Amino acid sequence: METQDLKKAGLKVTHPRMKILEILERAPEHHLTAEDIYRKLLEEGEQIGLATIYRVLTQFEAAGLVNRLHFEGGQAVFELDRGTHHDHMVCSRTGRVVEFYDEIIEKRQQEIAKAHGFRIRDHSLILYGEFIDDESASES
Amino acid sequence: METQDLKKAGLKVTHPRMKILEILERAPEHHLTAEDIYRKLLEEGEQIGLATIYRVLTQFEAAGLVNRLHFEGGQAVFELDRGTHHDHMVCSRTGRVVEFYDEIIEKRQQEIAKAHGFRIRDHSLILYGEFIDDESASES
DNA sequence: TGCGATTATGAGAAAGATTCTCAATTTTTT
DNA sequence: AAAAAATTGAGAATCTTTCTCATAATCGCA
Repeated sequence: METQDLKKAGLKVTHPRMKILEILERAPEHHLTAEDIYRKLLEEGEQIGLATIYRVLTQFEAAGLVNRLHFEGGQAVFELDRGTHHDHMVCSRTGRVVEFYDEIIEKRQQEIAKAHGFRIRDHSLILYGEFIDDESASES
Repeated sequence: METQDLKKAGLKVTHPRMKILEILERAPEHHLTAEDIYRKLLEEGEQIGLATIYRVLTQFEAAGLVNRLHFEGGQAVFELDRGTHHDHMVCSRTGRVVEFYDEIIEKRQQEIAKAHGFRIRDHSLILYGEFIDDESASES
């Protein structure tokens, strides 16, 4: 079923592209850097060059298959686009990322944009902080 | 009056720090990359190394004097912290940045965080798109 | 099903942004 | 004004991402 996604996106079905899609689909964290993907592939014996990973991710982004997010730290993270828009909460202690969606915020953004004569193409809302549950998990 | 800011922040009053603060205060754009600051200083005959600029900006950030923002494009931009929090709207055509603040969004963020057991330390909301007024200004 | 044209990949070089190193300079203290 | 402490500048180093180009894989068609 992944091959369909690639074809629909107008991309040829190649081994690297399939494998990268697979990794993104299986990743429990859902948010991976290009390096993360590179290492995960290596662990599975797939020796795919970093350059290819960046290239493919950029193509996936253009095709709407993945989103590129700019968290603090300058390193881009990628997530599979599962069709439903959402924003992010990032735990600075554990790196855990939680997604959320809020109708009220979405609506306000549109209203604010309108008031400023601005047409929103995309937006990024990220909350940085800590999950109180993770409090105990102290790491040296 | 700038020297006060530096002293209050526990930073020694040095020539580069003063000049960088000045540039940030005077910049009509309000949002500058380290390079921008470097070039503006050069134009004024101040030959301050890029390394110093990054170092000082990082110190200013730690002291709460400036904010570092991660727009699309991987290059960090810096703005003077004028005490009032705000979010950003970035025009992808002209690069124009407009600040806004919305009580409702701020409140919702807190509510959402609370519901998730999350303590917000900081947040970043950026709207990407175009200003309709800027529409005519086409650039090849 | 195999060939050829086209497109993708891999490795390393290159580019861009940011940080580090360390000797020389400036600030602050005395 | 001199000594101690902190800061700066220049370039090297690092990190992330993109580019180049020769080799390899994919797809359409015979």
